[in-house]
Amino acid sequence: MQTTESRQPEGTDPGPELLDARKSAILNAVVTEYIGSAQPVGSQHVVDAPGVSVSSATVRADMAALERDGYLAQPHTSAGRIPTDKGYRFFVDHLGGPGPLDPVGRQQVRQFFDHAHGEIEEMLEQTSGLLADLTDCTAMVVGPSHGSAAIRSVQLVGLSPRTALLVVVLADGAVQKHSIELPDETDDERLSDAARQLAAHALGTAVAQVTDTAPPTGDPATDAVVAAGLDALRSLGSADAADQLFVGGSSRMAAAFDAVDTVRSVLSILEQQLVVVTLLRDVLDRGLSVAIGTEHGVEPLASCAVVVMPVSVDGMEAGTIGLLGPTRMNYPQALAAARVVGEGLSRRLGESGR
Amino acid sequence: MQTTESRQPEGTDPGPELLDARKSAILNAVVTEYIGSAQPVGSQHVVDAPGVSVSSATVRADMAALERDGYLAQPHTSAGRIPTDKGYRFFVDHLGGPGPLDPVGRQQVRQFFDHAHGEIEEMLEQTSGLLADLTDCTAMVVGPSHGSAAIRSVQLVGLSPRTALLVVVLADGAVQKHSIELPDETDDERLSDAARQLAAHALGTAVAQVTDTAPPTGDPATDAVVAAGLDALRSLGSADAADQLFVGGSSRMAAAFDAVDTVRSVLSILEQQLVVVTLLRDVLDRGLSVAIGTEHGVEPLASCAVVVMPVSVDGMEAGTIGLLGPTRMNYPQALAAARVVGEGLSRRLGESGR
DNA sequence: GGCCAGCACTCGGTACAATGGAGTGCCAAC
DNA sequence: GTTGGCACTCCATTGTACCGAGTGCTGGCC
Repeated sequence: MQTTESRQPEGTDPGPELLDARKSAILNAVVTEYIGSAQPVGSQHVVDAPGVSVSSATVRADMAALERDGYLAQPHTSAGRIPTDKGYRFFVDHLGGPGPLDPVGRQQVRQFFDHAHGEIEEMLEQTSGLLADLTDCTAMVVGPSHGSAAIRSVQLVGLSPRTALLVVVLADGAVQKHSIELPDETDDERLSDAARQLAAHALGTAVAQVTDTAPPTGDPATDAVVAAGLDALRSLGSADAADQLFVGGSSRMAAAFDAVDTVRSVLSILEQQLVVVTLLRDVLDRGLSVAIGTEHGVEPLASCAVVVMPVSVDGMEAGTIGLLGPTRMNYPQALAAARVVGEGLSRRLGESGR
Repeated sequence: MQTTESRQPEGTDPGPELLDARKSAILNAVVTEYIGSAQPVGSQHVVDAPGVSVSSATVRADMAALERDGYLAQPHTSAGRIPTDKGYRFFVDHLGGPGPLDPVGRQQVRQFFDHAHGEIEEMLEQTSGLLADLTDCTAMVVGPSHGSAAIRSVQLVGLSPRTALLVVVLADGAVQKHSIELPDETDDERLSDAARQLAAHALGTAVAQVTDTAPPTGDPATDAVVAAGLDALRSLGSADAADQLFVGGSSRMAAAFDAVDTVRSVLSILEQQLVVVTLLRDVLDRGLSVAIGTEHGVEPLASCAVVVMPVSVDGMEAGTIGLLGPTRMNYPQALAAARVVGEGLSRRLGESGR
């Protein structure tokens, strides 16, 4: 909705934003107010925001300019202004870092990680709940990818004469399994032999790097089992990814929008784990920590914003934290929560990995 | 909303329903129509339903009677009638069994189970998606409880000098793990010893029945590890339950209601896995296959109905299927889908358990 | 006695006009 | 460049009228 005489055509953002101090303050005020009230903001409401010590008339003029430049929009004439995605973007870019979390939330996080127990998956699941509570957004937590963790143990367990289960334990404590159809009836003896063979071949390397063939043992029947095991191993390497996603607080999306249609389409995206993981990965790869509106490519999430935060342990990438909310989400709060929880998670993962 | 002269006080249902054939047909017609249209049903719309060959005036009289008896309700005077929970209950009780699934769905189910592959958890997850697709409801699938499956393998894998992972494989192909803090630095040798000890003690019995003590080995350090392992084993037995729940199609709840508040509260229930599992268990224990409105005790789901279907393998209980929808859900379809999918699942679980 | 055509009545939903108010854009004056 | 003032716009609310779907009732008919 640009007017024709707009100086700065949509999309061709000439690097760092160039808004004078007052316009910037006004934009900030509008965004802040709108985040709180979800109502279009009029010039009067902005007048006594810090950095804006001018009359409403002047504010109006500036707001008109901000609208021309695409930072604000008007639902209709004679209504207040609403931030556009570009407006939110400016706001976020000029926050000056994620700021601190409020003391209550801080306390909550500390308490959580002090008392966190149990297996890693369980903890990640709970972490997503915590994040959702803190931010009133839907939280996504992606656990460490196991692709690069070394194999610590390989075992074959017979379940029936012709099926066995390959159980792989990784150095990071993850356990993966895959069932195997055996070519012939195979006794436990032969399974152990094959497992030993697999272990000798794969122990210490990452699942993703297991090579395709193992040296023959001399016994063709055992070799067949080993081959089946390798197949299974490889399929473990390729699977991965999505099953490490934990989504918490998806009910919050229902509170965020009043159009039930929007809720439905957002929820249905959240059900597609692969899409979610890809989205987070993508945003992260582009070096963003916030993706607003259509900045991420996922159509049905056009009225949402995503906050992402990588989690690393010893410099290694160990997971991702994501927050999903309406574009008018509370960015400072969300960023703060993501940071604090990310740090806690990072510390925690570091400990248990030791 | 009973009038005072109602003959049949709420709640004291005198056994089998006693509605004459026409009233019953009218009630059926109203329910069917309302399920389809979600609009109050007037006497005119019912007039040419099978079993109702009377004029609208007579239908009106009967509808008034049905309302007095609590089967129907009127949103306001001069609107059509809506079924009450009691009305749905009657409808469901007189369906005469779950009827057949439509051919398309049938085909879909067959195809699904023919091509189902991968680990059981993955399959259950996908099954929930299938059910949601078939019924347009939210689907819940509870996997077999591992409490009674025999332990097939016990292993201890060292992750660091003072932590180890207990990995237990059950006869049904499930793998469970629990990390252990070791009292002292322990080498792989001793871990294997301890694992052997644990295996000797626990192999073949169910996790839930592992006794508390193991015979001493003579080596106190090994005994300490064994004790820690037993602790972990026991905690596996008690955990269980909720992590076998798979919920699919929760976005469908957003399409089912137009009050965004209702959606939110229903979704937030779905997030509490324990509540969901308990709910299903509870309904099943009461011998119901459908719980309507407040029949299940969960307040926020008062405007929902739940369809449950036990899944058994060789006569043993092996899981539960659940469908959640608005009280005006399509019961025949839901019941049919639950039955067919339940059968498929049952067959499938039977095969892989062999 | 049960059924039905007819009728008066009810009441939600829609359409429409009037009103109030929040907010805007513009302009002349400082 | 800023500001107070002013005319204007347009949404939201309120009130009124009306339509129509649907009801309950009643008197007559089989």
